[in-house]
Amino acid sequence: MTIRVLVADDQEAAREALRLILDGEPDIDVIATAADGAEAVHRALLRRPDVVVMDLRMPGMDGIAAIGRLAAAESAPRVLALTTFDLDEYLFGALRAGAAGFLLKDSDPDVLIAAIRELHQGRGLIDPQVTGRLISRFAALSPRPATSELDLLTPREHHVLRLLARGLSNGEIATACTIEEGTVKTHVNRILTKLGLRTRVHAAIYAHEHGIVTREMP
Amino acid sequence: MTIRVLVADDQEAAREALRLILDGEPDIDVIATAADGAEAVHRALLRRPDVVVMDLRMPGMDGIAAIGRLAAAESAPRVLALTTFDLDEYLFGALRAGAAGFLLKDSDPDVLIAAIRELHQGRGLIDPQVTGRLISRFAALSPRPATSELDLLTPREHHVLRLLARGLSNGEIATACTIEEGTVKTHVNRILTKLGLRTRVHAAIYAHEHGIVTREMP
DNA sequence: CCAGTCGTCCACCTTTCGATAGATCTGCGG
DNA sequence: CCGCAGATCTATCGAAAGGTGGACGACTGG
Repeated sequence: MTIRVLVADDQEAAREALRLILDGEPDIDVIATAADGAEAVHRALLRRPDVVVMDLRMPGMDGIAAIGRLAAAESAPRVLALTTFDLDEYLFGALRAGAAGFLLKDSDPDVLIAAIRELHQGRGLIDPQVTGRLISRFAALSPRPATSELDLLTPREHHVLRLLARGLSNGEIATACTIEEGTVKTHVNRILTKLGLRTRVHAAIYAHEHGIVTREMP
Repeated sequence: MTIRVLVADDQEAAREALRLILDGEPDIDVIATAADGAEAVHRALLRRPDVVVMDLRMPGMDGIAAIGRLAAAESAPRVLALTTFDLDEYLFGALRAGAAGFLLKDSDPDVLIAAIRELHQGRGLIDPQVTGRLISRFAALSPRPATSELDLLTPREHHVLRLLARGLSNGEIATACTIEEGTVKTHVNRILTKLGLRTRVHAAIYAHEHGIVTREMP
């Protein structure tokens, strides 16, 4: 079973080079090409390739926007983002948009071919040259390991903080806990004191940055 | 210049196997081993290896906790997390704690060796088998593509929201903008109306979740 | 030109918040 | 048993925050 590939790159030469490399493989079939993002989306929806090799820097609708469109589609193809320029914005933007793989253009043809096979297997792939930055960014985005002054809070205070961080007023928290509003105020006060904060807004921000809040997925 | 490596694994056999594999390389030198997290941290601080190969599942202080300690240290070594069990918790936990690389134990010795060299070069490395999940999680964690009701806000309102989301009071915002507090209240009100929110706490949360806030690094 | 819209600004009044003081209640060691 | 510490609860009062109405200039299309 051959892997159906669509190649999107604004440069004629690059498209042909990619086609040559990929069509040399028995299990890979380049079924279409595109010269900009809009064309890539259009043809991908029409031809339903398994994998889209997408240059990120293209005129008109750029690669990242195109990836976003494709990712939103039904039976979305696996997208391999390809770029000459190693910019954070490209890397993170492409992954955020829904790319399954990211490669720099100076990679060997073998690597590119292997990457397409990986993607087709359902796996992801990141260029080793940029893996470090992805890891760093990931760590920075992730909630902290709960090693903080949060342990100073009593269970009640912790609960109140959670509700506060969802935007509930003191009165609403009181109702939710079946206690008086005055009591809630005390709890909020102790929370602020213990955490060294000034207002409930700070507390809400603190809670979110420490990953206390269970973000609901609608 | 040889790469100084510390191997941490609770199983004697695994430690010896790793030592054998790694000491076979001319540019790699296993300078110490450890049988649990605490020992790994202690010896790493003492011997200052370039790379720590850390099993994640260990008695006592586990690997992830140990990685956290090491990452907090000065001249922290690069940590390669190793695990038999491919659990999300291990992968994300290790990276969050500060690991520079993540490999499953069924990897070839060659891959392990190559990984250590990659880490020593300052790059990161993720086992291809789990790269896909890292990408998905990353995409889920990343702020949305800024396609929101935020565009409804005037420049002034946008600025006020930024300050509000840092925890400034109306009075402080007024001072910062050299306008009256009453004016700030109007802006806040319009922000709440436009974004469909109820209180400034909601606005602060909203701003953070949409990545408006430039988090300062002190 | 002028009516309408939009952004910015300010003041008044009500509700909510935040700081403070103190009342119960519970668990723990002497 | 007693005292003490900490958690939980309540009440009061000055300070913010939030809702509302309206003024003023700038820009826009008849």
